[in-house]
Amino acid sequence: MSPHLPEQCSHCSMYFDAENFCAKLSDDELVALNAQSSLVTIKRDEAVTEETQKLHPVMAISSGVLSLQHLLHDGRKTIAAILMRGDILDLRNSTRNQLGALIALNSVTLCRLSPVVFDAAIAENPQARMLAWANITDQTFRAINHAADLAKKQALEKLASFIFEIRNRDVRVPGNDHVHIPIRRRDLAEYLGMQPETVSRCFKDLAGRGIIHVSDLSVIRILNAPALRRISNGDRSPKGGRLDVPSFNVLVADA
Amino acid sequence: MSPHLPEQCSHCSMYFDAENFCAKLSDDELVALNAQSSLVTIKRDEAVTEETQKLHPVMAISSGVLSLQHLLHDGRKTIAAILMRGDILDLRNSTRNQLGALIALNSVTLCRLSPVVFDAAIAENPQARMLAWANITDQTFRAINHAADLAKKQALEKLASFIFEIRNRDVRVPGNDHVHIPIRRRDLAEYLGMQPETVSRCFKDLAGRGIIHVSDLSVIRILNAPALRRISNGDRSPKGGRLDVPSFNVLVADA
DNA sequence: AGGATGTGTTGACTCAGATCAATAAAGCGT
DNA sequence: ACGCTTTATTGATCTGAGTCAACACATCCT
Repeated sequence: MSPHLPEQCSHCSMYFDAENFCAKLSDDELVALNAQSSLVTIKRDEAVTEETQKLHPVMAISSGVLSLQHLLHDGRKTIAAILMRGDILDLRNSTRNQLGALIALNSVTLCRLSPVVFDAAIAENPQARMLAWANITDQTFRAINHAADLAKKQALEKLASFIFEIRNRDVRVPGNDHVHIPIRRRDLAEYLGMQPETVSRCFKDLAGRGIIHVSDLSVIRILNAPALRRISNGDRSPKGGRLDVPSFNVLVADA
Repeated sequence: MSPHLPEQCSHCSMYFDAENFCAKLSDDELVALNAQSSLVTIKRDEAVTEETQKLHPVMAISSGVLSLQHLLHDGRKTIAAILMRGDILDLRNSTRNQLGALIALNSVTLCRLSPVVFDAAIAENPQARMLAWANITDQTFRAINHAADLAKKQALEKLASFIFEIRNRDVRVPGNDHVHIPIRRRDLAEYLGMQPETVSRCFKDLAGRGIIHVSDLSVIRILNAPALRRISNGDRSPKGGRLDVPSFNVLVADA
């Protein structure tokens, strides 16, 4: 490890996860970026301040789960997106869009980057540029897939999709069928556009069918991944009888 | 206009819309990009071929509306996203994500770009880079907002939001309260996660309240923008009585 | 023009999930 | 360990929008 490596970067997943932005920076670039940046920790239910959003419109999630929340006039709340380790957030173009509030769903470590130095690194370092670009396009497709989940899926199907989403986004231990759910039931409900009661009933349903096992509130174990996948793909036939479907959307069997 | 300007670019909105990617390219860059690219027209209900997706994973919408569709096993269909003039689509990172099918909702003109030349332009031209980055982050926020619409809003609220979304994305003539709806009712329903019947009933409802006027299937006129905005923001109180809501989400009054 | 096909609208009925209310179980500070 | 607060679960009821079916328009084709 280089002697130049900034102390706070050495503990940050943006640096030590090989597929994250900071991992691709040279020591000099990292020092330059770090000099204008600052790590901050946000406790659960607290928001990223307006001030941070103005002064540091570019940030990266080092750890924890950050949510983007929308509130309707009569109090209905929605978690429109969840940001996790490695995600880059660039608010510079978000003024026109209704952004909503950035609220931590558990303890979040955020690196507030300097937009100027960030742009410079993007300009000069092709690998870093590619990773940043890949992360943003990934976020776009994730958001689109989430929208698709919300649009037509039933409660049980949405929950099944969520379990896969969380498993795929988390750092994955091969062969481990345990999935860690890093957020509360009510946050999960708000993310999936349903009520906590319904989430509870759906977990119970999946457990009752022997598809998952709910160890405690934050850990479940997938017992029958193919069945869970079928549910998440909207197969409502009682016992695996498959319908004809155009080939473009036959989804990969995984796990 | 430069003598070097490629013929097909001169008719393309990616070039003549000042805020689009190609408008920022130098003549040399444009010629280089154009040499490896090709415009293609896709008729309604036709898909972007697998071959195009493989050979030209980077494309830009010159005109028309392109949809990204998901299909569930039992036949339920969802339009997860709609891409319009000026949007850049980069499929290179989409292999892991379930992309779905790219289907034209009306006649679409697509410019299939060379990834290599596109990357080179991104690397060398800061303005073009910024615009491409801005378009992608914009798409992300749009998708997130769409997800928020789908999560908790009622049918009428979703339709109201859609009217504003379409108006804001379209090229806007100031003072013109007509909104052109470029897609069919059933496509609109699939985008909003509802049934065509419900869309029809909601249009009727809004018209009955004097909030919009439906000229024909593809043109509506907004008669009472504040009321429409209130509905899209989830105000269900009968006559404008406002509830207390945290300041971060009080939305701008527009129009 | 006429028939055929695709698209949008209207009405009657049903159901998945929201809502309300009550209880149980976790967290958390002292 | 205690009490207190927050969060999750369970049960009973209600409703918005889905579903089904019939009809009204458009648009297209020959």
